[in-house]
Amino acid sequence: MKRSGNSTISEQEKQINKLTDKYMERLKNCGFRVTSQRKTIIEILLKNLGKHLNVKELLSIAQEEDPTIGIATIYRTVDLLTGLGLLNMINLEEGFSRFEVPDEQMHFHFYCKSCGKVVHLPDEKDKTNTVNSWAQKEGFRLLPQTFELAGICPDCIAKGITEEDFCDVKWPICRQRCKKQRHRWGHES
Amino acid sequence: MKRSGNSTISEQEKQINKLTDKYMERLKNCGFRVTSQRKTIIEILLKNLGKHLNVKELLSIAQEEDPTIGIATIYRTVDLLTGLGLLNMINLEEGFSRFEVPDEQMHFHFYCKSCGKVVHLPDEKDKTNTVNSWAQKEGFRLLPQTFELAGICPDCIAKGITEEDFCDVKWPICRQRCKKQRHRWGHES
DNA sequence: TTAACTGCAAAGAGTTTGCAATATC
DNA sequence: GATATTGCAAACTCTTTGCAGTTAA
Repeated sequence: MKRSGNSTISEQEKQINKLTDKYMERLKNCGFRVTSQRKTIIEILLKNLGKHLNVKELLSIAQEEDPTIGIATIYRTVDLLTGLGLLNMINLEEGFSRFEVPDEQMHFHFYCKSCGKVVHLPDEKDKTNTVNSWAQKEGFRLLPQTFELAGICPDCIAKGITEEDFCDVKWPICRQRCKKQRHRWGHES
Repeated sequence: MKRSGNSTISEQEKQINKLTDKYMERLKNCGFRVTSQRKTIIEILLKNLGKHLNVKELLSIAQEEDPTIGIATIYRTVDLLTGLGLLNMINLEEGFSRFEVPDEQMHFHFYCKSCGKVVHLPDEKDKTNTVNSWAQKEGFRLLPQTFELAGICPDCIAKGITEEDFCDVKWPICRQRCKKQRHRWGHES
């Protein structure tokens, strides 16, 4: 599973290597050093576009490649990349952060407060333009980022869950009534 | 400073009491108990509309009224209110949460990544409609919530700070280069 | 009276940091 | 060679939780 049967590297791998180099060059230009750890972490992020990895996941994948890598390095690297605008921090109210390599446009996640499902909204380019125009009107310039829209998904709506029902639903919306369920939500897309 | 010179309660105070009662009734209807601590916390939230209090701040204000109130009660109460949809959680990537009483529409904060300023965008009703239409198109129903748009404010733009400059700005965008500044950003609005 | 709620203190989880060793420039 | 970076472990901060006592219904 580590590589395709074909021993030559695929187009996709080439693309990732190229992008990784671009990131490393950006770091260098900013006065930071190019280290194998940083390269590993950036490669993982690029290989997992759309996966929204958290620090634990990043660490565990990174350690497959380099077992000596420490969690502090992961934190310091995502902190650095986020600070430089090369990485978006995602907050899903889980008690920790996830990270996503941004492209030139913004991203719009929808996540269901009832079942925890997370999906990307379509036409992100149009939506990006809209949000940018809001900011521009006030003189603000927006940075690439990811927005989290919280609500109820079609499946849960179909199950009869509504905003007005919140008091009766209790689970899992009211955490106090069902503490055990809090961290069981899977995370996809 | 505790009350106006006039010893009768003001219209505003009446309004807050009325709203507090409404909240307490909502709790009761949902099967939760009406306690003095919950009442105190809700009152504080209603008196500080637009302030985006965090747990520490809530605790300190609550203890002026009731010195025995504990931080666990604050956490449990905001958790409960948030779960019931009576309170919005706000994440500004500070390492902790802030809270805001939502009205029927959504809120749009802009915060400057360079200086930390936070402001509300205008025409929130229109923007709410727009975002709602995005969700509706996919069959999602959005809940009242607060969005955080990160970028660069006019003042910082005027200072010559741009997205492309991030590498050169270093402060306070790149935390690693200026750790001491991290938690110095004031929070207004 | 009974079950929900509170305060406390301890535990948990995520994140940050000081420092000696190491790697980059 | 100078200094940025790393790994480790300890420290820190925010948040949650078990429990005994208290309070609302």
